[in-house]
Amino acid sequence: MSAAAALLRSHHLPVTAQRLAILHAVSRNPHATADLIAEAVRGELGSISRQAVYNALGVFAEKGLIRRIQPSGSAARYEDRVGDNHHHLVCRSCGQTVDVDCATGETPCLHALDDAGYEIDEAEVVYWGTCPRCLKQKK
Amino acid sequence: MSAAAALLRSHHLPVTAQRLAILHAVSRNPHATADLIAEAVRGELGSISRQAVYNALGVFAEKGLIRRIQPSGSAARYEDRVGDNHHHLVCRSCGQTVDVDCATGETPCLHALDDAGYEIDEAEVVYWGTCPRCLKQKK
DNA sequence: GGATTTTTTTGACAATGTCCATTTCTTGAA
DNA sequence: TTCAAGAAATGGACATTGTCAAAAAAATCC
Repeated sequence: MSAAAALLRSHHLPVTAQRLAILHAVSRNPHATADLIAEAVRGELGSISRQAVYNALGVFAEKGLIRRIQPSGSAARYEDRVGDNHHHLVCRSCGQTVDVDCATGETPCLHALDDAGYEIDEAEVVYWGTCPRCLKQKK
Repeated sequence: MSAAAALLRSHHLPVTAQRLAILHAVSRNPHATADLIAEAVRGELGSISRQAVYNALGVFAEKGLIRRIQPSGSAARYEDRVGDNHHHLVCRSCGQTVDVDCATGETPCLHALDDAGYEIDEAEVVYWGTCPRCLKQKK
């Protein structure tokens, strides 16, 4: 039994070919959108429905197997790297996303000063800019 | 001449009834979506096209007259409050958004440790949670 | 193996934006 | 004041991203 299958089982999730392929695709394509993941899975399985991709990604994100990040103006992206504290750097023109560690240490900005009665469960930091390739194209 | 008109002129933007109404609507409806703003403008002008709203909001945001924030799973929202350093607290279930000041001081998390060659122009912090009203409904 | 539960598929639908061509308006200058 | 040029607004089509619901298929548990 593969490690991925074991991971699913440990979260009481039925193991299916689609889910294994989706996990695999997320792992091999960091910061991919649902659409890109569907494409990758099609390369592996032949076909998959859009809904299966959304279902699986939703469940995985909910269980903490993967992390969903939703930069402005772009579709949601998914990544393998969970459980640590890192943020993202997103290119405004092409949407390319890379991981960055935060400048201010271990748990930066994780607590708002005034929570306005909210129950806060996550702080998301996104750096916006232009990636090297797009910078070059502009000039 | 109104202050809003002067503001537009100072940015070399032609002054139109639609733009004035949009500025007004953004100012009176903090964190409103494009759709809500269109509604507000219709209350003032009678009608406006969707495209005019998107155009104006886009230009205003680009020029720094307003700020655009794009929480996950919700449409983009716009606000009047620019030039200061504040973040947002977004309810996962109803999308309600409130301003928060950051816990770590003046310019928190504004510089990534490793910029990966990117030219960074903004750092966006979003706190995710559940608002008091939705908390109550759950129970 | 067989029943039950969950997932996957398929198709329709909704929300948020964008693109394009045409019309209308604003601006700046004669 | 009026005119020409440029910019913005309109209206309609379209793309993307995601959700909903019902039926078919597959996985799990006993």
